[in-house]
Parts: sequence; C-alpha cells; structure tokens
Amino acid sequence: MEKKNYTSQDVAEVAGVSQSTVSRVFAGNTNVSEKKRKKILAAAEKLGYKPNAHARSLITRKTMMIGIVMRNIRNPFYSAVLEIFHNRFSALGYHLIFINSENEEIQESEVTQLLEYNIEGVIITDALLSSSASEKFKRHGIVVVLFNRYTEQLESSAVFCDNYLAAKQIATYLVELGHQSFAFVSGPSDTSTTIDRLKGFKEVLQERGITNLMIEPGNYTFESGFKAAQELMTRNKNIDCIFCGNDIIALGVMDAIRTIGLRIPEDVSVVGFDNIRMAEWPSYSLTTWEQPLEEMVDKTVELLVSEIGDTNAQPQIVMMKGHLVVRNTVKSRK
Amino acid sequence: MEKKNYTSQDVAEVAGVSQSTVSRVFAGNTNVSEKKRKKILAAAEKLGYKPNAHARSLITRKTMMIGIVMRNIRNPFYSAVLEIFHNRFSALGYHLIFINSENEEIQESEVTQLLEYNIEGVIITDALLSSSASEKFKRHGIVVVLFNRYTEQLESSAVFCDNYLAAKQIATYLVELGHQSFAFVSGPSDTSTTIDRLKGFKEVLQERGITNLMIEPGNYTFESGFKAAQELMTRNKNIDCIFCGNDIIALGVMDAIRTIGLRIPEDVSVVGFDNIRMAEWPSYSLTTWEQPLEEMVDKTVELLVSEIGDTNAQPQIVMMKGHLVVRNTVKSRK
DNA sequence: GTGTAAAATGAATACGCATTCATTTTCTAT
DNA sequence: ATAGAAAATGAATGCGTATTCATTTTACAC
Repeated sequence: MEKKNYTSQDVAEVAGVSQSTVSRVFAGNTNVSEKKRKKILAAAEKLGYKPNAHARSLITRKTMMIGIVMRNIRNPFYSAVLEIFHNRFSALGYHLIFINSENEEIQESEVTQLLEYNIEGVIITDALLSSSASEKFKRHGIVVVLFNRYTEQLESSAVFCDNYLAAKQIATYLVELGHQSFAFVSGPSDTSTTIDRLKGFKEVLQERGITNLMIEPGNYTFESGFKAAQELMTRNKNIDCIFCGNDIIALGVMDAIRTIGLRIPEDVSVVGFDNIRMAEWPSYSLTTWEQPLEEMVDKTVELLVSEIGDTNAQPQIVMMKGHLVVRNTVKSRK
Repeated sequence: MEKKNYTSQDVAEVAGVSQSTVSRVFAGNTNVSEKKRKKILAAAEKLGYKPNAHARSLITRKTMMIGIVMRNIRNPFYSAVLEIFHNRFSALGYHLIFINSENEEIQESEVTQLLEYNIEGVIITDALLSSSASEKFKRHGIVVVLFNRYTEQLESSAVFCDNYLAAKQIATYLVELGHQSFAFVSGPSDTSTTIDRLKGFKEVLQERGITNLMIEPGNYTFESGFKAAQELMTRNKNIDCIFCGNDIIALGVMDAIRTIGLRIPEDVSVVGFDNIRMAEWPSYSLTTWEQPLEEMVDKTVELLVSEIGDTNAQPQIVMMKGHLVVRNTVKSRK
C-alpha cells in the first residue's frame, strides 16, 4: 500500500496529458475537452489524487481559511456561536482555525500564527483585541470583524446587539412592574457588552429617580453569578430584582437565591441576557433578552466575505435589536 | 501604507544577505553568525516579515495542522473537550481545524477538505467514522485517533472510558441501594458509548435476576432526555431509578420528572454520565460518572503526536476508568 | 606564520500547483 | 473545400520557502 501523495504531474502521466490540463480540471476551469476530463478524473480516482491546498494557495493567494477567536467556549452562548459560524463558513468553502484565547486579550503568538497561515479573515468573539494585534492584522491585509463586541476607535467592523437599548428596555420593564431595589451582576468591566448593558440599565433608573442599585462584578460564568448573588443578598436583604450580565450568570444567581431559601420570582425577580437554550429549561424558565444569533452570524459572515473581496472597504458597524423573552422569573410587585 | 506581504527575499536584500540565510534564521537553524542574525531580525522587523506557512509546509511536509471533528459542540462535555484539546495542541505548536459534522457520519466533502490541507492528524470525537473515510485518511498517511469512541475493526487508535465497567458499577450501586424498577435512557443506538453502557447495565441486572428494565431511546440532548422521562413515567409509574446515557440527558430527565410533580431522589433516583460542570449546579446536584477528561485528552494527544512521527505505528486502544461522583440524586430504598 | 577543521554563506534546486503565452486542434460560416 | 475564429492544449514560469552542495570565511593548533 503506497502512502505517496500523488501530484497533478503523476495524474498527467497516467492520463497521458500535461500537468496544466490536470490543473485546469481541478481548478474548475472549463477549457478542457470532455474526453480528457474523463480520462483525468479516472486517473485521479485510481491514484487517489487530491490537490494540495497549500501549493494552490501559494499561487492563488487565497487560503480559504478563517480564524475564529473565542475565550469562553464553555459558555453555551459561544458554543452555539461557533456551531453556527462553522455551518455558514463551511457552506462557503471556508475553513475555521479555532483559537481559544486563554487570556483576556488575544496573545501575540496567536496573532503571529494566524498571520503565518495567511488566513483571509478573523472573527473575534469574546476576546479582546489589542490595538497592536489589530494593527498587525490590518498591516497584512487580514480582515477583522468583531462579533458581539466593538472598539471605540472603529478600526474594524463589528456586529453586535444594541446592548444599551436592550438594557434600557429591561430596566423599564422591571420598574414598571413595581420593583424597588435593583441589582446588576456584571461581566468583566472592560468589555463593551458589560459597559453598555450597565449604562442603559443605570440611565433608566436615574431617570425614574431610583438610586438603590447595587452592582456586583462577575465574569460571565455560573460560579461568578452564584457568588455575586450570595454577596448581594447578604449585603442587602431588600433586593427584589437582579439583572444579570448574561444568562449563565443568571442561572448561577438563581441557584444561589434558591439555596438561601428565597423563591424566584416571588421574593426576587431575575433577568438574564442571551437566551441560551438552558434559559428555557423548566428548572430555570428564565426571562431574558434574546440576541438574534443567527442574523448576527449571517451579518458577520456577510461583512467578512465582502471585505475579503474589497481591499479598501471601510469598517462597518452593525447593531441589531433582539427582544425580551418573558418566562417565569419576573413577578409584578404592584 | 503598504499591504505587500514581504518575503524572505525582501528581507535578504534589506539585510544584505542571501535568502538562504534568512530562511536559516526563521527555521531556527543555528548555523548563522550572530552579526547577520541581528541584521536579519532587524530587517524583518522593519518590513513586518513573517514566514509563509504554506510555502514552508510544501518543503517540510509538515503542516502543523490537526483536524478535530465534533458533532454536538452544544453538549457541554464536548465544549470542554474542545477547550482542552486546543490548549494542549496549541502548546505543541499545532493548529486546530474545527469541523462540526452536521450529520452522524463525517461527510465525504469534509474528509476531502481535510485531506487537501494535508492535516497531519485528525481527532474524531462524537461523530462516526465511516470505513470509507477511515481508509482515505489512512491512504494519505493521516493519523486518526478516536476520542470517547472506538470501532470494532481496530483500524485506528482510540481513547475512551471503560463504559462497560462503569455501567456495571453504576448498576451495582443502584441495585445494592434497593432499587427495584429500572430504566435506561440511551444515546444513539449505534455509538459504542451507548452500546457499552447499556450492556454493562443490563448484565448486572440479569445477574441479579432483575428483569424490569425499560429502555428509552435518546440522542444525548436535554430535549430527548425530557421526552424520554415523560414517556417512561407515563408508561410505568413504578420506576424508581433512571440511568441516563449522559449528563445532559439526565438534566432533561430530572426536569421532566419534577414537572410531573415527582421528587428526586425521593420518588426517583437519577444517575448521569460524564460529570459536566452543570452536574454540580445546586438545582441538579447530579450523581454521575466522572470521565477523566484531562487524562483522556492528554493520552489522545500523546498517541496522535507519536503516531505522526512514526509511519508504521500500530493502532492502540487506551481504556480509562473514571469513578462515580455521588451527589444528591440517588436515595437508598432499603 | 602555515595548515587544517569547523562554521558560515550563497547559488541552485524542488516542493505542487495555477497561469500566461504560444501553438495546435476543432468548429463555423462561406 | 477553405478561411477565420474559437477552443483546447502544453511548455514554461513563479508562488515563498527549506535544503543540498560547493565555496568562502573563521577558528584553532602548532
């Protein structure tokens, strides 16, 4: 059993044609007679020939590779994101190089590796993009699109939910249902999602003259939500609603509250963000904000692909809406 | 702002040396004088040069790329698996091409694409490997290691938990606590995990002369667990324990049972498999079997890397143990 | 200083393919 | 049948690198 990787030259010899013609067949070039095409395909089949993507990319300058950088793949929201991105890119013939950034910021070495592979674009989800990294990508003509994030400098395109507006609507909803004492469990304080969600929430409360808002830091994990809720409820027993930076925090918050012996929503209302699948599990049945995940991914892919084709495209910011999904974790207190 | 991708030739000209010498520096070859090395690095820095991985792989015949095929990334077990695999391979300088197989079996087109990229190895997790695909990989000298799976023909290495033994111990545990009426919610019936877990469970019951075992099909999702439990409990109200094919099924089963109005573990005991993080969430506190995830990944990586280096390595089967994690979903009925 | 071994260097080449350009073959209109 | 256009083909070339081989430079012992 041979393990040799056959080349287009080998196929050409078996088929009795030139290497050029073999190449034309596999590049989808139409200028090949049907007779030779069949001969070539037969020879290729016999040899088990497949084109070498690396040699090809050297000439075409297309690698059909996209980098996707995530930090918290264990957050079900991002598992779903990854799945959908894969489906979309796969359909377009692109391949995904998966990078799980262990640190908040994407690391230099990770950037370098992506550069060496000449990826055509990169999607940054819940990791931070340093301006140094951003510049490197730009310098090498690699398209960057931020997903569920944006940077102030608007140096790369970004697709995200209007977190500010969503938080305002959630706050309004809670206020109008008669809640009095508010708490917010945040994600990392340097992420745009956290900043905007807090900002919108705070603003509405201020407008309504409500001052008792407690803010507890979290990091978008169940454990941080659990701890935050314990902390909050011991510091202030009057809290009657908690807005959580994301769903996974909300689940932790709910478990903590129940562990203390309080009931949801009778004693405390809880609202999440994302609408991950678990939010609708009967144990939680969480009222939350649904991000239009599929549409966000679609738009991201669309932006990325179009910018790959266009060397001097301008960065675009796409903000989506989403909507409140009412389940059973909020109670009217009027 | 130039967007040109500079080559080793460009660096050579700036540094006043030959292309060979530049290549030597970036390939880590030591035969370069310190003086020229510095000049070259300075020139490379100035130009923003980076080696081209594709051109390099053409010569070295090493792509440093590994394919990882998963089917159900939304199962938290596999999110964790992906994260750990990435960490390990990243440390070794390998890159991960992520494939989310939408079908049970890895598709021909996916195999072809991986082949064209000359990946050095592929890890198949919860997808099925057709013998046609397996043969293709083998034919092209691509190492295959199955993770949490194996095939009867032993044509590729595999790392998995001893599901048969684990299921036997779980069955024994339940029997000795005095349970009388058993149910099993399975995964897809053609996976080795399902087959072995069912086999071990069944055998112990037979040994003990217990015949009332109900088997309900599932597919390793929450929804399937939920539905299965509804079905089981309406068909047979006496069931006092349910062994679930994996944790995510178990969570669905628990929610269904509680929705019906029964209590866990007072009315029904539930046991899962995997020990995903959610299993220890207070809402569930699931008794389950822990798979030694990190060790399994480590072993898989070790096997893969060693087989990459050794063209005629023999397939190895590595079976690990794991252990029961007792929480609060099983009650003694004696 | 000379002679020799070792280290450093550059020219040339190959990796596998797509593409350009020149040439040959086939097709169409008359 | 023949001119002319169109299609098909092959030879040659280059993508960016690592590596071999021959040559030059340096280091070292005497």
